[in-house]
Amino acid sequence: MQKMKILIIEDAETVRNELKDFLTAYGYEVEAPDDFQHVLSYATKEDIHLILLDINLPVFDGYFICREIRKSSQVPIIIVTSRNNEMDELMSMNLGADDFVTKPYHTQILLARIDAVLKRAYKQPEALSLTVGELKLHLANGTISYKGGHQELTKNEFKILHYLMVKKGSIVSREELMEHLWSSDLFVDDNTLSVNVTRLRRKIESLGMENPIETRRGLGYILS
Amino acid sequence: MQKMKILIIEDAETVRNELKDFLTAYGYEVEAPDDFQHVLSYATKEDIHLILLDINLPVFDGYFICREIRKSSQVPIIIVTSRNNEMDELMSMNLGADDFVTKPYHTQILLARIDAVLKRAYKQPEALSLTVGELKLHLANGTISYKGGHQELTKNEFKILHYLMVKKGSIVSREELMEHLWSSDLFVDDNTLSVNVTRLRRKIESLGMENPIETRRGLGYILS
DNA sequence: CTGCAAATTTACCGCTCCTTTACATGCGAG
DNA sequence: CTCGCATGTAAAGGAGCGGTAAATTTGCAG
Repeated sequence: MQKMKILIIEDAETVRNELKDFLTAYGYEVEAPDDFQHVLSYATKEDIHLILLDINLPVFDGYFICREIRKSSQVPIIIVTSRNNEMDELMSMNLGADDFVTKPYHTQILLARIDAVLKRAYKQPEALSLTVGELKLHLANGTISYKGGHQELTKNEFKILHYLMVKKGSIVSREELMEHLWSSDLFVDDNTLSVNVTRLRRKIESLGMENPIETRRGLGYILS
Repeated sequence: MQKMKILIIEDAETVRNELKDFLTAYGYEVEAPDDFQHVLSYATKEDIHLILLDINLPVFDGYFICREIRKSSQVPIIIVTSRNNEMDELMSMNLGADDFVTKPYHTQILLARIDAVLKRAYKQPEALSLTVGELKLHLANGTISYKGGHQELTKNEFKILHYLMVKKGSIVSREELMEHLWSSDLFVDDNTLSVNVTRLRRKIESLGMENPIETRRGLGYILS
């Protein structure tokens, strides 16, 4: 399995660093930012595979953050809580969280939970690649292949194709894609998306496949 | 979502029956056999969607059963355990179980876990659609289908049909539709609506269906 | 039947949305 | 530093959506 990247959202610096060291030691890549303003932009990054979310945060409530993440991403979330009552458990489950851990926890249990959730989320034998027709997108190294040929994708091309593949069969509005590619506080011309789509189409066509990214004028793009 | 069938593997008859009644009340189909010799044949049945497995069984250990099931099936398994130590949690996770619940548990928590696991395992691409007669409007990709044929709709056509379908059976005035299609500050000729309705009718008829959009002269349109 | 308003239909074409090419910038590897 | 690649911007081109106008049809009232 590819190297998994975990995002830690936790306000206590000591806990954060301990966790980071611990998980790094066990072979995970870890992001542990200390600014909670921009935590959401971290969370929706492509390369985050799991989020460890402390529910007990200052400023934004962890519940709020969880919901916000779920609006735009299905990345697995494990909620860490010190509130040890059932309501929390229930609410956590309804928030779209994948699991939760109650403090204090044994580190080995945390590891087991993480493993389990990751396995669940990314286990499908072909979870390492998505397909449209005979076109394969390899998640591990960001390449596409078609009938023997292959091409490397840039970050943007990957994000676009990945998102469209996940939503295969549904129209994805340009707006939605824009939000997925660029944090909303960054102002990027709408045309830039078009350019990136063109570049992606070029690469796919260079493999001999006819363009699978359909444009629905005024609505968005759709992969079929 | 279809009706889900849960298999309970539990030795204590009272618990078994309580669980069965409880889950049945919440809309699940439940199998709760009392013979543990043949539990494995139950477990691998096609129509079992989830297994609730008590780890603390006589004769066969629950661990053994879990492993056996996993040899031949990927059906989701939730392990129920009263042993409240870490080893159990760890081992359960490594058995291929999808989740576990520690006794004593609150029934609402059990429900939440079951829901979560089922949702993960059987989430479908949700073919959300509205219908009139045999005509289907697919919300995800903005197409209509009728007896195997498909047609793509433009933005306006989609809006019109969608609105009429939502209000199926009642008359929708032209003014109401106009407001729904164009922001009121934009002045669009009344005739434009007629043209768009015509275009929509064309596409529906091209699928071999007779026009379902009835005009009530002086009142509006109605879908029947 | 006649007249008129409402709705349909056809044809046209402008304008928005999207594509595409070319160029500028900037960052990372060596 | 310098080269190369990724990526954003600018500008020109194109295609089809969809609005307009005019002709035609439908339906209702007197």
